[in-house]
Order: sequence, then structure tokens, then C-alpha cells
Amino acid sequence: MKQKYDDNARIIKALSDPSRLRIIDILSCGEKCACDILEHFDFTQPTLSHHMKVLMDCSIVECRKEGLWSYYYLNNNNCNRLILFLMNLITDTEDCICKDKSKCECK
Amino acid sequence: MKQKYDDNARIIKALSDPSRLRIIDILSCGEKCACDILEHFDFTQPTLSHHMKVLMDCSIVECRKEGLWSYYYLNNNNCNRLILFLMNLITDTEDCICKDKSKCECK
DNA sequence: TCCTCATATAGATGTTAATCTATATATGTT
DNA sequence: AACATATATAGATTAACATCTATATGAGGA
Repeated sequence: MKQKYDDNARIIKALSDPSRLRIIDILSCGEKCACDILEHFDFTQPTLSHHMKVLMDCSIVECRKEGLWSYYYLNNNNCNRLILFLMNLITDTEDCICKDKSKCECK
Repeated sequence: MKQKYDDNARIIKALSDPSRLRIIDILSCGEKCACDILEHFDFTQPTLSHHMKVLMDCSIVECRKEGLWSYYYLNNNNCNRLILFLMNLITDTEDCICKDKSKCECK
């Protein structure tokens, strides 16, 4: 249960950087290689490589190698899962933490 | 345009901590005072105060004072806005960054 | 007025993260 | 085999953050 928050917090942390949000937006219209993504930014190639690693480590982005190129693409299933988690979080649902009587005296 | 990513990244950063995700979950079933929220956690009262400040600074949570107590509650409108932003981000929409021909050679 | 209680702020500390330069790896070409 | 190109890794630096202890603020009650 606590794991649920940790796992999603890790994904959310990966998305908490403006540059990485832009990368997600760039990938939303289809897979792109690193050099195409890099054109949108002012930072260096190793910095992009770092950002892609962060996005891949939480399985929100995946990679396909082809010759010299790395093609990145969204894991749409995991993107949708994250949004479902957030919708669930802000909604008063059955698995809300408040329904855990043992730890909360909510009416 | 760039502002859009910065503003939402700030909200997402506020949500990128497991404890703050739990706080959102706790607030999803209605407003709570600080001491009720604190009961769910092992950290100290000043640490909770810090987390509430982070959540309030990005307008995802608001506060109502009543005597000695501070009652916190979700700003549902801003919660929904965030989810809409994310859904838009991962979807290939008209305002995708890729449609900006001046900066991207997407087919 | 003095005390108690709920919450906020200040300041310190250890950890994590974003970025850079330099270099490594691995594939394709001549 | 030697070289060029795309991407990844290593290591350093600076900034941001989560948490703590100590203290301040501000409202209610005796």
C-alpha cells in the first residue's frame, strides 16, 4: 500500500522537470531519436542522455536501438496508469487512505 | 508556452514526494486539520508544516483558519486542471510541441 | 495577565538532482 | 584497420530539498 505512493512518486518526480515535460510532449506524436529531441533544447547531449535515463528508469519512456540511433517512445500503458492513479488520488474513493479505520478517525 | 511547462512542473514537483501524495489522498475525502493529518506520519510537526506550505504554494491545497486550527482542503479545480494537462501532454493533440514547425522537423 | 495549545518560521545538516566537461562504447563506413 | 558518428558513462560542481531542533506567533481559557 505504501509502495503505491513510492512507485508513483518516483514517476511523478521524473515528470517534475520542465524539460522532461517537454520531452514527453515531443514524444506524444510518435517515437523520436535523441538528436531530434535535442534540437528543442539548449542543454548538452549528456544532459539529454541523463533526462532520458530518468524517464526510462521509471518506465514512462522506452527505447529501441537501430544502428547508431536510439529511438525513444512513450509507454502509453504506464502513462495511462499514472493518470488513473492521480484521478483516484484526488477522488473520494473506497481505497482512500481515510477508509483505513485502523489509522484514521475520519468520521 | 514555455510557461505552461514551468507552472505544471512546479505543481508536479509538489506531488513528487510520497508523503505529499498521501496527504492529497487524505484530503480527498474532505478537509482536515494539521493534527489529523500528522497522525498518519512519523515525521515532526514542522516537517508537516513544510509539506503543507509546498502544497499551498502551488495552489493545489488551500487553508481555512478557525480558532487555533488550520483546516486544509484540496483545490479541486486545480487538481482537475493538472490531470487535463497531463492527458493533453501524452496525447497527440493540435497544440503538441511537434506541431510548432519553426522548431521541429517532424514529418 | 499568564498559561496552554496548534501551527509557523528560522537555521542547520545531509541527501538528491541538474548540469557541465571529458571520455568511453558501439555501430557504420572507407 | 582506421575513422566518424550517435549515444552513454564518469566525475565534479552547484543548487534544491527533506528533515530535524529550537523558537516564534497567535488564539483561548483560567
